[in-house]
Amino acid sequence: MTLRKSIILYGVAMALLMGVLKFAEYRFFVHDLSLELYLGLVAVLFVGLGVWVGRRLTRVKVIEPSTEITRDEAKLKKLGITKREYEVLGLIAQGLSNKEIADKLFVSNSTVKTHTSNLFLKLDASRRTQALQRAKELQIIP
Amino acid sequence: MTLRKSIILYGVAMALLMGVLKFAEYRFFVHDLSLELYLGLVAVLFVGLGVWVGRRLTRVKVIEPSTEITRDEAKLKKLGITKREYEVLGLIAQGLSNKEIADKLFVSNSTVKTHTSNLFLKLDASRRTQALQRAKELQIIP
DNA sequence: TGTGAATTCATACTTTTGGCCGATTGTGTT
DNA sequence: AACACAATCGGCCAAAAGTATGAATTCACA
Repeated sequence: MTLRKSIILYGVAMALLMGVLKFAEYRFFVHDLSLELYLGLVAVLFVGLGVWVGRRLTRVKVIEPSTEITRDEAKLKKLGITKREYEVLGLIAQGLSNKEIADKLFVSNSTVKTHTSNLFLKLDASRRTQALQRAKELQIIP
Repeated sequence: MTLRKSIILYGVAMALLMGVLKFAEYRFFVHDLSLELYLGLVAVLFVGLGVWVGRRLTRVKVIEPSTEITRDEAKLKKLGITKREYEVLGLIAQGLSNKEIADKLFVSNSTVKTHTSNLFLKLDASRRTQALQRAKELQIIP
């Protein structure tokens, strides 16, 4: 996709260059415009092209994150973390207390505590802040 | 710094362009090389310049983090967070308990609690997880 | 159909955390 | 010197969080 686009654009650029050259050649016989102007025109055109290519090259880094998202579920299964536990983990990351989490999930405080305890076992943590740190390390939360 | 560099580079580029033009002019009288070759040369040169500029432009995003680091202190002052409090905040983010933080900083548990309490006031939080969330929002911790 | 995992809840207990007081010491500023 | 401020510490109490144990329910799936 990206490669094909690049090739097409390169072709277009080459065609444009040829056009400019032909135009210049034509003008040359007429002895109308100065050479400097042609060169300036070409320069501006290719600076533009260069900027575009440069941006393309650096934009590759932005595409990476999407790969990690798909890996998440695999990581969760490897750690034995269930959906509900992961849900609770997310709410902990948002800074909610057990009570607030319980209210949000329509369960009792006990249930949330059970989930967090299990989370701590699986994440090898003994505090919620530690669990968050571990979860970030394991890249299961942003 | 960056602006000055850009200006210098722009100057160099202009000088280069002038050189190319003079060279082209000279060659023009000799009627040796073709016009297409000059144009091609200029094109290649400015594609290079364009790539460089493009990377500069996109690299702005990469440079931002360092800018934020310098902004960090300004943010901290705006929030009234002291060095010691910020230190404690960092250790909380690493998942340490008050006791562990106290040991690491060679102070008493009371002192750490004082720092965290002040932090909570300044970050408008009432839990350490909430403080972390706020701190991330305010971009004073990664 | 029954088996295991996930989810739910409770109770009791310990540890950690947070809120609210006050107090001392050093440092730099006016 | 007087003052503001950062950093330090302690005590007390209440709330939140974490641990351990046991048990009921639901639900997928073999």
